[in-house]
Amino acid sequence: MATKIPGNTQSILKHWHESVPDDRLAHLVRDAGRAFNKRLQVRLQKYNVSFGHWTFLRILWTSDGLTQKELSDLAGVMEPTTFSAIQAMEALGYVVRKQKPENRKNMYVHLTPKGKALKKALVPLAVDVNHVAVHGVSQAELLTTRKVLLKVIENLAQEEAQMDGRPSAP
Amino acid sequence: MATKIPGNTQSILKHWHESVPDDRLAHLVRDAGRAFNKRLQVRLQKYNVSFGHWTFLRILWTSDGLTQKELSDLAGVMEPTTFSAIQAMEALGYVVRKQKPENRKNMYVHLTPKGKALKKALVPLAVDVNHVAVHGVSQAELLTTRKVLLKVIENLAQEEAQMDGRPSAP
DNA sequence: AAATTATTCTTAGGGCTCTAAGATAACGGA
DNA sequence: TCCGTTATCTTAGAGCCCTAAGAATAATTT
Repeated sequence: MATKIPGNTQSILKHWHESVPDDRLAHLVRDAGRAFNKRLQVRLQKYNVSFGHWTFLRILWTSDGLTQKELSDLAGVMEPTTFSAIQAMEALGYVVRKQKPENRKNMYVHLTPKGKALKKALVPLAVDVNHVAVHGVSQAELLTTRKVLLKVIENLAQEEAQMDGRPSAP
Repeated sequence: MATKIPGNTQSILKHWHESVPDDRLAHLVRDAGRAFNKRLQVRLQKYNVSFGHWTFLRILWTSDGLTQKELSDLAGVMEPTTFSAIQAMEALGYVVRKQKPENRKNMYVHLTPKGKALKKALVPLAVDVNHVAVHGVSQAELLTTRKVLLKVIENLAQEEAQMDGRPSAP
């Protein structure tokens, strides 16, 4: 455990003060996302929680007892990813997987007290990263940014819904 | 080659119309980044170019003949990542790696005609994704969003420069 | 000039996420 | 009711990116 943190936010910064290509929003978003991840990871590291585990913990803190399939959908990852993450988290004692007699196909994932307890320690870390990130940004600008990002996600999701699953023909 | 595209932008969308936690900017940025990546990947797929390769091609189109170290810095990845990507791209005939007599340590990466030719086909794909993404967003909002994202990247990079490399002591 | 230090490339191995395919259980129509 | 279809979990294997460490070369110090 306690792996080191990826890349180097410094060098990411560097090239943003130079080139300004025509697909810069995508790049800005990607780079900002990577920076967010890194800063959160260094914080989580001290608690021996990986970024992947945090993703699922975060969901479970809000809605405990979901199935792996439901977790996958909410986290936006495929089932095998959830499977191995939850398996690892069970080994760490953060969650327990249970089956119900009514449905022996679904695996219901429940937080252990240990898993629940992490919330108090970890949520402030994420809030802190956000706080650092938006320093010097006005509320109005933030509001606009959130609105635009949501719109971008919607636009791209819509395209996926329409375009996917056909090589070329109209 | 021609691997399928990750996750599912639809399900990513879903939870954004419900919960609104206090670290939502980070999440919006991350999810938008993933959506951007996916939409670009489906486009690149038709040209048998992976997202990782596109990252390096994009840099090389602008500045051919960089060393692997320089490429790593610009791409924001570690040297081994660059190494294996460039190795694969050399096998595909997109780049050639050369050494200079003055410096036999550095490996200079040069585009082949084939690698250069991809630019005409691939750059429009990235531009198109951006175009789809910002549909219905005003220029002013876009400007603000870019400004905010750049500020966020700077804030987080600054924290990295200050805080990293010490477990806890002040 | 020789020895030490730093840089760059490379190798080895691990984590996370994906696709593909298998196993098992639930569902639904004939 | 039975059988085929569908859904969920699981296994297997590949790709990308990382860290750690090794090798070769360049730069620096003494």
